[in-house]
Amino acid sequence: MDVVGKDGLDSTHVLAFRRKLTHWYREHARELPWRGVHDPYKTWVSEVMLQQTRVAAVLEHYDRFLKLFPTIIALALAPEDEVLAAWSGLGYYRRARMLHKAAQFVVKELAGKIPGQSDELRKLPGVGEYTCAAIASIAFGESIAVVDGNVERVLLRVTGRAEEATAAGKAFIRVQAGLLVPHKRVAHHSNAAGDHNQGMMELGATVCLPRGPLCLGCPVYDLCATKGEHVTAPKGKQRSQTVAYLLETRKDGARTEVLLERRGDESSLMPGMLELPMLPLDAVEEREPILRVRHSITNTNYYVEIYTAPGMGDKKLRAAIPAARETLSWAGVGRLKELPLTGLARKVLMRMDLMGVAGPESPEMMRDEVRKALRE
DNA sequence: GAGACGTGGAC
DNA sequence: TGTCCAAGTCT
Repeated sequence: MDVVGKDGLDSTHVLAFRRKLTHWYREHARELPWRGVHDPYKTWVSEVMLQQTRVAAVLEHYDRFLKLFPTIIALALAPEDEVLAAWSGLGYYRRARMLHKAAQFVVKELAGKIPGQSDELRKLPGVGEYTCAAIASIAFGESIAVVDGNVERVLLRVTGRAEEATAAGKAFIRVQAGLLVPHKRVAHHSNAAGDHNQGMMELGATVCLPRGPLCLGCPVYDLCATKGEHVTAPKGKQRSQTVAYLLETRKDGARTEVLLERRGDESSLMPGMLELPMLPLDAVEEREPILRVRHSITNTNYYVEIYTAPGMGDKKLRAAIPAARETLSWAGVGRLKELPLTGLARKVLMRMDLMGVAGPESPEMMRDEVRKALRE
């Protein structure tokens, strides 16, 4: 078999590629909780969570999210803050808001029935070109190709085409992916298109790695034009910044509370979510933080310092956080995990062992807890 | 079409 | 206290 040329896959390549990939996927697919599931709602949740997010991070949220919101109706009926609380730590919180909105739309306007076709799915908020194809193929067996970062990398390497961020470059990849996806269901209990798409992504995620691809384990090595790394475009520069936050606790009888601050609704970054009160750097000069953590946001590495509440007579730190600021509120540590905390706040509170307290026993109790917390 | 939008793990 | 980046979408 000849390797694939610059013009892309021919019909011989297509048949061989499909066969090899499908066989490999059957043998090597990771066991993940959203695989082998026949509920379009669950497929949808998993696909949204997986957008630009590592499998390991999704594994920490997927089961709990579905326990809290087992059906699209449960999700549609939940208050937004509960949805955000369940999403806390996953990042890109707009995804959670859009998923919530879309669930409400499906329940209200479509009688709770998730559309079974990619072009209808595409109209839902938060469902773009990739996600509509993923849900349609995986949950409904539609013959439509997904193109995500994995698929693009695999196809660039297989064809030897140089990476270009142009409409023509994107179109080439889309065409190649479309040639490869199987045309229709072969049998009742199989899903050729869905399995093929997942196989393409699995190959990119576990074998055709961005750096140091494991070519010796690749099922389509024979066809591959490059058999190795393709040239990747240089990325933007990273920046670093130091920031400081206050960790202040108080006792209210047997209950421990921590001071939190709510971000403004107009904030572009994580609006309405809860974090620790920020301290100006000049207020903490020459002090020693009780904790240092790194927290990266897109292109910035934040070197975060956490300071405890000031002692008696310490005017400077105290003055840095006006007690009257109306965005401030005290939260009992027992219900922290039910609040829409930013990932950083969550990380710090976990690190300081303030979130290890046992939570509510059941989803119902948890919802009651959240409602109570949000009323205050 | 470029920029905004989170996070944590790997090296 | 450096850099990259993961199953994208929206504006």
